[in-house]
Amino acid sequence: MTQPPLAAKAPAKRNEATRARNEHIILAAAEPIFARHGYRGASVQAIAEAAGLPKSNVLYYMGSKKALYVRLLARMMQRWNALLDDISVEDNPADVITAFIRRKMQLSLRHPEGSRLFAAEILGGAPFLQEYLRGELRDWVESRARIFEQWAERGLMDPVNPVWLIFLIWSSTQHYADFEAQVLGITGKATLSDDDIEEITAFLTRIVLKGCGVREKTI
Amino acid sequence: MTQPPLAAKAPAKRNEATRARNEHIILAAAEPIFARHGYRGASVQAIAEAAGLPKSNVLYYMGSKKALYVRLLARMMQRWNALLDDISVEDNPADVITAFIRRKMQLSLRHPEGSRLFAAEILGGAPFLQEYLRGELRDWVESRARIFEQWAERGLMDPVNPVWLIFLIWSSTQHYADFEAQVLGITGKATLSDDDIEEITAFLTRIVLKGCGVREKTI
DNA sequence: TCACATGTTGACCAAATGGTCAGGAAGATA
DNA sequence: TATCTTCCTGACCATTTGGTCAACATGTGA
Repeated sequence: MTQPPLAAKAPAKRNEATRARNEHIILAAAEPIFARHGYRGASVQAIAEAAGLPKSNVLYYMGSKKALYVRLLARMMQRWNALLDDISVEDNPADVITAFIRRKMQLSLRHPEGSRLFAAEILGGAPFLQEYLRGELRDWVESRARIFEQWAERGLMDPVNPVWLIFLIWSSTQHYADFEAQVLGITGKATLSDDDIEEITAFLTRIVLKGCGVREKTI
Repeated sequence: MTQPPLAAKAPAKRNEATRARNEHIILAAAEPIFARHGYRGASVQAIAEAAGLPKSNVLYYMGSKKALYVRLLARMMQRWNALLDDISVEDNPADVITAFIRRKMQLSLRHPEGSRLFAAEILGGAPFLQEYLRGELRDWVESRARIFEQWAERGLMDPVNPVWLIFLIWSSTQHYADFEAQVLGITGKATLSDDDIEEITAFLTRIVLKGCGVREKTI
């Protein structure tokens, strides 16, 4: 039984900058490696080299390989949650769906490594994300689904299964990050230009809106 | 310089059955492991255990980990190619697209492990499939794309970018195999029933046909 | 029966794996 | 200056990695 320090640790705020900087470097180096090789396939040594730090230093800041991986996943889930904003039955379906597709597309392309990290995790059976999928995310999907159904009841769109619709939007947008290698190989491009992105976004929006029979603004 | 056997090896056909049987066992055991963990993350030891064979025996039949992996990829590409059947401008767009979606969906769900294997390979930057993507598959896409364009010219469907359309069909069908963990987690199901599959297929077909303004049979 | 190819496997190897730890460097507070 | 905390890292460890090999088993054809 060691006596806890009475005065606590007042000078807790110390060299925070160093820690923040190094953690950022490590996370940035680790994300593409986990994305590319999966959890098992990634090695701490490779991450350390990419970060330009000794392996011991990576372990010092992150504790363990697993902790590092979980942290990356959590960061990506945060980004995900940020775009799960609230919508209401009163909103215009066309606007909401358009914005949803656009945001999802931007998320995928702004964080392709994170997107692939997430994909690799799901591909592997989502060992670390079961809880999130069956909890938070599921609730979100259900609530959106109910709104889609209400829109259908009001005749604002066709009565399609809203869950399949959400999956359609997810998969078709995610594809351009996760399957980037395939997309570039087939199109023969080195990268997708901003114009390409814009075109794809417009294409997907158009297909979904028209395909679901979403009425254009009636006002 | 060793003299090559003159009589060649007439009795080459030997215990073929044993080889065929064991190779099949090994391939079946390896596919889900590579799919789940990627190339690097999979271990020969784990594959051997899943196959119920000693590691040495796996190496004996497959030569090396890489050779085993490439063989699995090749097998999956063969399945892929099998559904890339020929279509012509004279065909009915609605029929072709409907059949395409259905077949792609069946492929994904009949071989989910193979589908995930493929996905993991692409996620990792397609190190072993570059050639296939930039060659065979690219040609296939281009030729289909030209037909879609001709259909559009004839007023049989909207003039959408056919490549994006093909990607849309690929991604939205593939999703149910690759992201199975997510789909099941969110829907709360243990597996997707045949009815679910049928419903999803109908949903996707409907959205795509309607979204692209494909005319129903005019005859 | 013999001969020869194929099948089978435990022992073994160098390299890489994730992780620990002792000990020193550096910066802040007093 | 002395003291404390955080930072940093090379040496080290047990385990696992893909792969080799020699020895033996099995089956087939003559």
